[in-house]
Amino acid sequence: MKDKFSINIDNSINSGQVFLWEKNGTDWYGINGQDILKINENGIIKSILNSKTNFFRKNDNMQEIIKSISKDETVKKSVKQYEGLRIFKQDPFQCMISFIISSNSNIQKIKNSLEKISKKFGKKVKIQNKEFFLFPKPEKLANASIEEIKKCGVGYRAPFIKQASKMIVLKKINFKYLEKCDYQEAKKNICLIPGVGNKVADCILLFSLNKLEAFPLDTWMIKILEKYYSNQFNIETKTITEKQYQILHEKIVNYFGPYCGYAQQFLFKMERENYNKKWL
DNA sequence: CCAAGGCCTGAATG
DNA sequence: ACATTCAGGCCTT
Repeated sequence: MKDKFSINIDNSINSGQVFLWEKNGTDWYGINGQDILKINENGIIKSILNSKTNFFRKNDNMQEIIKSISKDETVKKSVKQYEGLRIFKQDPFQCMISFIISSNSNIQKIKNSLEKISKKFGKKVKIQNKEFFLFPKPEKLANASIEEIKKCGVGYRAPFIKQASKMIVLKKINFKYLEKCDYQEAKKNICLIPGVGNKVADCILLFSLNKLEAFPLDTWMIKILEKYYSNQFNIETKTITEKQYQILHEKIVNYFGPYCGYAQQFLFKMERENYNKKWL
C-alpha cells in the first residue's frame, strides 16, 4: 500500500494549506465546507456526510509532477525529504475566507478565528459521539453584522469577510467557472474580492480551484527565493509591488513549469521545518 | 507606477 | 509581570 507516491497525511495537513483539522488518536478529522472528512491511519479518506469529494486530487500524476518541478537540487531535496506531501482540493468558500483571514496573521491565530466562525455561524453536527461545526454557508456570513463577525477575532478583516461572502451570494464570483477557466482569467476575477490581493488570490487558486501554476509569494517564499534562487530570480526591493509580483510569477512559471504550485508547497514546507515553525 | 503608513489580535520575545 | 515586537497582506494616500 505504501508505494512511492502515497500520501503523507501529517505532512500534507501540516503545510499551511488547511486549518480546521484535528487529530484524534491516529485519525484526522477536518471541516471542509458543508462536509466533515475523516482520514484514518492507513490514509483512507471518508466523507462523513457522504458527499462527493476529490480532496486528495487523486488525478494528479505525482510522478510526472515531481519530474517536472525537479529543476535543481533545492527542490529535489525538499521533494525527497517531504515525499508524500500533496496539495488538497478544498471547499472554495472556506478556502477564500481562510486566506482573507490569513493576511498579516499566523497559523495558530487563523485556526482560532476559523474555529470561532464555525462555532458561531456554522451548523452543529453530532456524529460518532463527537460534536462538529460545519463551515458557515456564504448566506450566513453575508447576512451577519460586522460586529458579530469581529467577535471571532478577525479585526479589520471583518468587513472583507462580509463583502466577500456577499459577492458569492450575488454570484459576482462563480467558483464553478473559476475552476474551469485558465489561471490568468481566474486570478483577475478573484482579485476583485475585497481583502484578496496577489498572495491570497494565489492561495485560493492553488488550494481550491485547481490552478497548479499559482505560486503564492508570501514573506517566506520571498526569503526562500533570495536564499536559494538569487541567480534565477533577483529580488531587489523588500516590498513586492503588484507589477513586480506579476513579473516574478512569470519567471517562476518559466523556471518551474506548469506545476510550480507544487514546488512552492515543498519549498515552503521544508523551510518552515528548518526554522521549527509550528503548524496546527 | 511606487513608497509609506495604518490596520486587529495574541503569541512570542525582551 | 509588563511592554514591545512581529506574524504566511491589503488598501488608501
